[in-house]
Amino acid sequence: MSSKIKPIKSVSLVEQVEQRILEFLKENRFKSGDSLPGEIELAENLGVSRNIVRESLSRLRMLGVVESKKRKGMFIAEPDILSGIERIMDPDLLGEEAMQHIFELRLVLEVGMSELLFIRKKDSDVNSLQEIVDREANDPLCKTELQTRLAYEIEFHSYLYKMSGNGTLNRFQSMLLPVFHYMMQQESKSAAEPVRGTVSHNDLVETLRNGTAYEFREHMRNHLTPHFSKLS
Amino acid sequence: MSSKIKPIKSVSLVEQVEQRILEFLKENRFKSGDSLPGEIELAENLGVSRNIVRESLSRLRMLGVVESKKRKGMFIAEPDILSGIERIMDPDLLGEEAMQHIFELRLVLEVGMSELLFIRKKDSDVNSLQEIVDREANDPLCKTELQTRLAYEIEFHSYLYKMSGNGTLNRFQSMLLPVFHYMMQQESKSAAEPVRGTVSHNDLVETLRNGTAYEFREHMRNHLTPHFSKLS
DNA sequence: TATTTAAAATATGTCCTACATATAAAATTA
DNA sequence: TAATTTTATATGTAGGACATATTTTAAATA
Repeated sequence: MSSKIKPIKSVSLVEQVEQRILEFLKENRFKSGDSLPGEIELAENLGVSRNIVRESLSRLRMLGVVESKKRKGMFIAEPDILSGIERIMDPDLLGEEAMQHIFELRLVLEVGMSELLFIRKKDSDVNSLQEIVDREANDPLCKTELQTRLAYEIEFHSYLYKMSGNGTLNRFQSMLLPVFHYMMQQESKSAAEPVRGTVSHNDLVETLRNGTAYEFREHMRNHLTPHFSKLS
Repeated sequence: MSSKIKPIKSVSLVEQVEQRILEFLKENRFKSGDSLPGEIELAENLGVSRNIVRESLSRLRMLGVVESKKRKGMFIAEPDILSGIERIMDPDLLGEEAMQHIFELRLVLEVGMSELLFIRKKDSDVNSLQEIVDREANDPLCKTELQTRLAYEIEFHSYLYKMSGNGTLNRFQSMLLPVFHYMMQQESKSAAEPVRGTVSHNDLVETLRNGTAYEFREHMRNHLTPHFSKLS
């Protein structure tokens, strides 16, 4: 009858303390480098044991919000947005739905990235890309070995992220690699033949060299067609 | 002379244990719902105190990798990719560089998202968007109040993420909101006049209704021109 | 016997105390 | 004064104790 009775919020003390500390930091405009109250002081003021405070701080340390040195105490650091994600980005840990979301995210990023690439590309970058493509073209294993093709595929696209000049974006993509790898192997298993887009890596480099951001965007979209066509 | 002497890796026990447990879970192919060894057993097998194990598990709990119930013990859950990010996505905590990266990320996402939108858009979605646009057009405050304009801007773009049909993407954007808000206020402070793109929200809705993914992508790129033009 | 009620067992949650360790700061010595 | 040693202090680690919730088991009641 009352199947959706209110679940009393029994958040653990650790979680509460974690939130309180974060609030405390935000409200008081703590800046990178500022030093925090010690663990015992925090524990006393919060009315909990030092253990609880330590677990909370351990979480914040993991996120890069705080750092701590032996005698000096703790101080604020600039948190790393990706440090949390980094630990769990693994096909063995993530669920199917999350994997699908991430794979789609990759497609979105690579199509949308074009503008950044044209703002920040350097000639040396384009040459490096060309070198990758040439190496791929001359590698006899590419014809037979799926793993080899995958490796070149990943190397090429990874370099694009690096070229974006957005460090967060670049690191993010490197974390996604295991997921890409997994998903693309799944794809090549299910699909009988590896459908290839009409735009090759070589075409993309050429566009990057002499084309426009607009053209590159559409070429990339085309290059990724095999993946997009599997969405629903 | 030897200014870059190798810093001996003195990772804390907690961090080591955290890694070991994660490895353990991956290698043994733990699936969602499987139960974990108890804290004391883990502590004994790892040769550390229960405190250390608890701090490590607390981190994993935060990431959603494990859940725990009072007498039942701990079991595997599907980790939430975003739970780590969620806590620190705040202009008061993040550094300038991270904020810039995130802002760029938003631009990349919205341009690249077009394909997903056209695969998953429903008529009701387009109508909802239209409703937002109409409300914006008829709101007299829009002319004078920056905050009001910002609110509509955010409401409109947020709805696009929801339409993408990618829950992770959608949640991600909702976390980015505070950062957007901050960055756009910064923009409107610095720039004397708020440069507007030639493509309006209304145009975007029209394209979504009768256009193609390709057109929408370019219109969105155009709509975001004021932001892109500030990049370097 | 079947059903309800009460007790016991157990794994996590919280608290406490003690000690180890590293290091900044103070005191000592050359 | 400068180099050295000592001391003080905040985090890091350990281990024990009890609280709490919930499953399982046993007991009691109809």
